[in-house]
Amino acid sequence: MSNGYDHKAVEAKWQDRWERQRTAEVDLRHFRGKYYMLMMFPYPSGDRLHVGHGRNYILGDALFRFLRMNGKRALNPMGWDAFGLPAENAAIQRGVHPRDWTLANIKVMKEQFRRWGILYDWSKEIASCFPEYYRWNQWLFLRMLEKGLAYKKMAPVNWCPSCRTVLANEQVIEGACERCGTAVVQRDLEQWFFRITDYAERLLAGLDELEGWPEKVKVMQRNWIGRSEGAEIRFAIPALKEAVTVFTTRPDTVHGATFMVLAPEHPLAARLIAKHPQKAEIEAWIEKVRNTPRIQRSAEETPKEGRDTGAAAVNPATGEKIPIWLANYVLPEYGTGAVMAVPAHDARDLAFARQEGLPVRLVYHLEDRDVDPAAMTEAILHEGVIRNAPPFDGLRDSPETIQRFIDWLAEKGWGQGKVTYRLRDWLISRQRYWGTPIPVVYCDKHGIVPVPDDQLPVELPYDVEFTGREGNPLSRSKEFVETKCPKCKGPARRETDTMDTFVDSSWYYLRYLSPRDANRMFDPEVANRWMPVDQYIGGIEHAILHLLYARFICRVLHDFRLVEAEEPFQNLFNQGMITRWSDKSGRVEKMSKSRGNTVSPDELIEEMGADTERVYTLFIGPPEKEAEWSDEAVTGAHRFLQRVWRLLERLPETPPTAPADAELERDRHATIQRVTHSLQRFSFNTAVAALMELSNSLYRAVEEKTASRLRCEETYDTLLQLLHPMAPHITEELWERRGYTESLLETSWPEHDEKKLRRERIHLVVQVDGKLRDRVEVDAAADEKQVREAVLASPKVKEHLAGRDVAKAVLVPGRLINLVTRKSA
RNA sequence: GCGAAAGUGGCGGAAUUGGUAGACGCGCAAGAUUCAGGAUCUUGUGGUCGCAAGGCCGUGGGGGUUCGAGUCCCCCCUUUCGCACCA
Repeated sequence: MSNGYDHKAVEAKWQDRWERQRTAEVDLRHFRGKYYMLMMFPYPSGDRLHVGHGRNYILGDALFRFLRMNGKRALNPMGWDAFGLPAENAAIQRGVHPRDWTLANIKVMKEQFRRWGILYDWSKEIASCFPEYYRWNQWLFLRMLEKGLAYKKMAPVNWCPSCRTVLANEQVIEGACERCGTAVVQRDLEQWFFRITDYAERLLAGLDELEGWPEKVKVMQRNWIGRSEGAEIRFAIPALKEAVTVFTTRPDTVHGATFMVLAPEHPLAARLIAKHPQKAEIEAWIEKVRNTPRIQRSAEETPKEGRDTGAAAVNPATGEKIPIWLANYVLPEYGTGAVMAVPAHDARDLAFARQEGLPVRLVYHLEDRDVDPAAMTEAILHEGVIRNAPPFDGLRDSPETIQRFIDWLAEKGWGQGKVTYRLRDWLISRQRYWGTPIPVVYCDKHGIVPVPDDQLPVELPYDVEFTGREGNPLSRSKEFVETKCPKCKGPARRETDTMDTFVDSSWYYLRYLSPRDANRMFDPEVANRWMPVDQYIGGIEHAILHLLYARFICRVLHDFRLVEAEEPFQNLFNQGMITRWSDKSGRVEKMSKSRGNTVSPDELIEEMGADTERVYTLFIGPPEKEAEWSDEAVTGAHRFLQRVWRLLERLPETPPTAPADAELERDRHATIQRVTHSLQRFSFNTAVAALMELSNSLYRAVEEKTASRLRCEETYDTLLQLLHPMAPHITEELWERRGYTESLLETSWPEHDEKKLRRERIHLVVQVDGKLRDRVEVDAAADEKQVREAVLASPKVKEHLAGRDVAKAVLVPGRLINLVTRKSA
């Protein structure tokens, strides 16, 4: 039986109205004061909306509407992270141009947002694939090139044979390509980099100021930056009349260095093995190690492999000659690519020493027993006392001891303190078509020549062939490649590498603020008024990559004096994934098309409506946690909305006067307080629960005629207002039917009255020795004496006090009284 | 191995500051309505003993602090996530 709630008609009506109400572009320069910017930058891959069921968009819209009703000037812009691999792969697989494919997906997604009733400010819409946007990527690149923050170098890179492109370390997951899952191999290529390592220290220090970020994300970024303090120590190689420098965090164990290990790629490796009898075998081995994908090489299961160079270095601390080895477990790009091996005090070095029969020498000795270096199976890491290493004998393992060694090494001229980071420079080159062209040309006479600003943008040609053959389609476009040198006008070739799409997303928050500005990247005046972004909502998958790059670029722009903010995002919220049972895999996993466990938003909206989907998505659980989608539980949200709808029809049944008005009024104020507080802390699930309770109370009051018409109507109106951020369509419709002409969004958020929350008589919980025994009704204002009288009069309490005296009574006003007893004398 | 978060009914989950554990919803049960199904409405629903009144037990396990602990402290177990040859 229909109860009159036709969600399809209601939603269509309001979605049309909101679309028509879309005003002309709002000029942000005219606003003064403090504003709120909420943000997302979805990737229009065509699959994205199913993932997590648009949870972040629904959350963002609820927050936006809540802020608006609270009189906050809030901006909810939407743009498209439009470049990227899926579009190009689609072109190859389906013969659609990446641009057409992307624009079609954007259209689909916009339609989806409309059907969810999400209010984006489309006048701020941007898409990174348009020259109006990406020319500023190019402009930024040129400024960074001028400052030495962009540079080109030969580098071993992660190469995905299937996508035929280079991948950043971050895009390699367990040795496989992030996008397609193909095993990644190593190659040496000339690549463009951004010098993010120059900002390592500031990016690390800046994390401490980000109070509005989840601790988890900050920890992940700290680990990624990987700061470690130690020292560089030089070891002489008499045979080569050279020295090799190592980095160590434990300079205090230098006396225990019994051999040295270099990465096979180390620049000195070739000279060290020049006269080795098995030179050819070692060279072949080096080549093998070099070609092992980095991820596989640094996996723990990979066995340690090494070769003795036959050469020796001198341990400066002991004067002893120690052998120099090459081994796969030493990575060329960390530290100096060379380590002093101290097997007695490092687990990896000990394992390698045992494997290869290399000597072990103790620096730190245990006090309670003697350790035989030849037989020890576990390295002594953080205990013991130094012996046989004058002048340090008797010192214990401590930061102070390490500092004394560093001072000593510096004094002797053998080394100095040094801070090293795990963070590498950001490899931005992609050998793909669908991205921002890197704005440089190659001239035989002048080498690398930047494209002058007045020739920007370097536009991506539309007519290229997508064959799937090796190499970048751009490099086969003569029209694009062949150009003139800006300096000598002679023939030159354009760079055909394009930029990583993370460049696009590292500054888009600034472009939102002046999206049509044709003369500059963004308007600094507006940017300084709106930045930093007040609330960023996104998935945890961006914890490192996107969020680190965006912080880096924001700082670069700050250093260019273009924006005051150093940190782009003041508050960050990571919504949890929505999971669902998958028949395909036979377990619960992340919702996605490929896993075949999605709920189609279209079908759900068709059947129950967008408001139901919104309310359920918010009610399913705490938004920061993962949640499992339940098809049955959705009906709970639907039933709730139907009840709210029916309530309007039943309001006329209420009497002009009734006895329990005060009780309903109290509920109304309590709900205002609860919902407001819940929304302020992103606890949408409890906000919905509070509204369900209020609707239940009101339903009961109407049913039993215990509240007056006026009181019920007022409560109902409040219910609609509080529910609006979660279920915008149905609430607007009912609000209009209540006879109001102004939109709910324009009403101001209800405020609760502290006085209305108070009760005259309260139910006080009575405990005897901490156990709940009874509830008594007392005056809210009753003092301890009055409460005690009332409590002692209770038969149940009397029973439990039989044979005992009250030794002490603890009164928590308005809540409970606890009678502590002892045996009667 | 290191780091972080979390363990509450059949299920998803509530419980600002230590103060009535299980709000709200799903599911389930009984009843009402209905030709029937669905929908809707009412009541009940942590375990256990009891005809009942009521008692006892109960927030992963063990200990502690407190008048009072899901919440605070110590130890242990489990799960999830992140990092992992980084010298």
